[in-house]
This record gives sequence, C-alpha cells and structure tokens, in this order.
Amino acid sequence: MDLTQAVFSIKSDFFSPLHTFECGQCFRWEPSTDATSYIGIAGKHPAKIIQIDDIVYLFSNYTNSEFWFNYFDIDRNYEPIRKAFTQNDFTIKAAEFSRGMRILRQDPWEALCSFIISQCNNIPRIKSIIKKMCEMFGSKISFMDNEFYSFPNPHALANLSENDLAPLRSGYRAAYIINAARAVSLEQVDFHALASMNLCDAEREIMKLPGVGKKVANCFLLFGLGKTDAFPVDTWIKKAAKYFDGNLNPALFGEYAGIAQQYIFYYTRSLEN
DNA sequence: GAACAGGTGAAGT
DNA sequence: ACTTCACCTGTT
Repeated sequence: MDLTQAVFSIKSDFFSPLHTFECGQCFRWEPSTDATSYIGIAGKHPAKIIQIDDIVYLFSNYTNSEFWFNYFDIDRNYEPIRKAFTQNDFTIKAAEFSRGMRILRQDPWEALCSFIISQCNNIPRIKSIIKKMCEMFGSKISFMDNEFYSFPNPHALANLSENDLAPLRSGYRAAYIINAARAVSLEQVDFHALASMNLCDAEREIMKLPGVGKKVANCFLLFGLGKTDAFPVDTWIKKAAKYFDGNLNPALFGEYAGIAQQYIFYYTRSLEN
C-alpha cells in the first residue's frame, strides 16, 4: 500500500478506527482480513482504513476529502468535548477509554432503517440482516478486490411486500422497514425538516413511524442527523446508571450528551465483555 | 427447551 | 404513570 496515495491521514488520538467502528453506532465497517485495517462503505463510496502505529490512513477511489471529512466529522475537535466530561470518575474513565472515537455522519435513511432493525436483536444478527438487505436491494460496487453494496435507498424498498423481505429473516421488523421506506420515499418524513427542528420536536415527529420508539428515534437523530444532544437509552445505558446513583440523565452533559452517551455505552460494554 | 438479544406498542393495573 | 406481554428469529 502506497501511503502517499491516502485521501487523508490523521493521528489516531483524533480518529481511532477501532473506537469509531466498534462503539456500536454503525454496522457495516468490518475488520479486513489483514486485521490491521477496516473496510466499509459510506454512501456509494467504499474505503479501506489502515492504522500504522499512531497514524490512520484512508484509501478510496473517491478522493473528495471534504466528503470523508464530513462523514468522519473530522472538522469537529473532540478533545475539549471529551475532556469536559468530568461529571464523575466513571465519566472520566469512559472518555479516556474512548479517545479518538468519532460520531459518524451517517446517511439518515441508513441510520433510521438500521436502528429499526436493531431493536430487541443481537449485533451479529443485526449485521447479517443489513448485509443481506444491501446484497439484495443495493448496488454492487467493487473496490480493492472486494465487493461492496450500497445501502438500498427508500424507493428501492417502498414497493416491496413483507414476503419480499422474508430472506432477510428480519421477523416482525419487516413491516416497520417497508412502512418507513414508504413514508420517506413519499416525503411524509422529511429529513431536512427534521434536521432543522429541536431535539424534542424531531423526536416526536419520527416516533410517529411504527417501530420507532424513543430509543430508535434517538439513535437516528444522533447518528443520522448529527444531533449531538440526542441520548439513546438502551440496556447498556441502563446498566451504567448504577455509576450515576441510578440517575444517568442527558441533562448532566448538555449539548454533547450524545457523545457522552457513546463513551459511556462503549466503556460499560467493554467492562462486561 | 427456555432464555435472551442495543425495543415497541398495546393493554392492563 | 407504571407494569406486563407479545412480537420474529438465531444463538446459547
């Protein structure tokens, strides 16, 4: 690999592929067979990301660095945010552990659909459902001897029946997926409008979709719309509440509560695995 | 076989 | 407002 061909390079203190891809925010970046890198796809653009010592390099046929800076939220300086999480000893440890994690700016539809699938489900099965969905209804794109599939856009799913989704083995979530795809493709759900709303209004709006409750809504708002104050409460956050006198509350963390949530989620899970 | 997994929504207190 | 339960499916 010719490192001078990288689209960008950055210190792992600022962008850690491990912490970014394993913290639970995304389902389609996987360790490569050489174990020192990740491969995945953002929109229509596959990429390979390699870390050598403390430097991270991104390789892609798509060399528009602005696209990648946006996707990886590179323009945001996480250091002052991370260091401001001094609410208690646990928070300090979680933030230290997660150094280099970045909240991806994922496609809104991909985030919404993925977290609908995630409900009451385990991670291997979530990944397998999404992978199958992309293979069946996305577009094939080749890059560096690997085949990638784009995430199917809502129009590609809107006119399908539950029976068409049966091979995904997504169970009762199939109806939610199709309904959400229809609502988005008919513009009953308007991502641009949601992005301009405050957290509370946007949450209430997206929760009108069947299968989208408070947790899925907040994952969508945080990972799909970049609302850093969104605060998904899942089983891991409920477990972590014991470190906060039982009251783990987004008000503790202000406008970056979602980032704190990811640090706490990721660190708590690491302790129990 | 039963319990569980990064929830949700409806129905019951 | 809080509790309980069913919902598909694959894994342990």
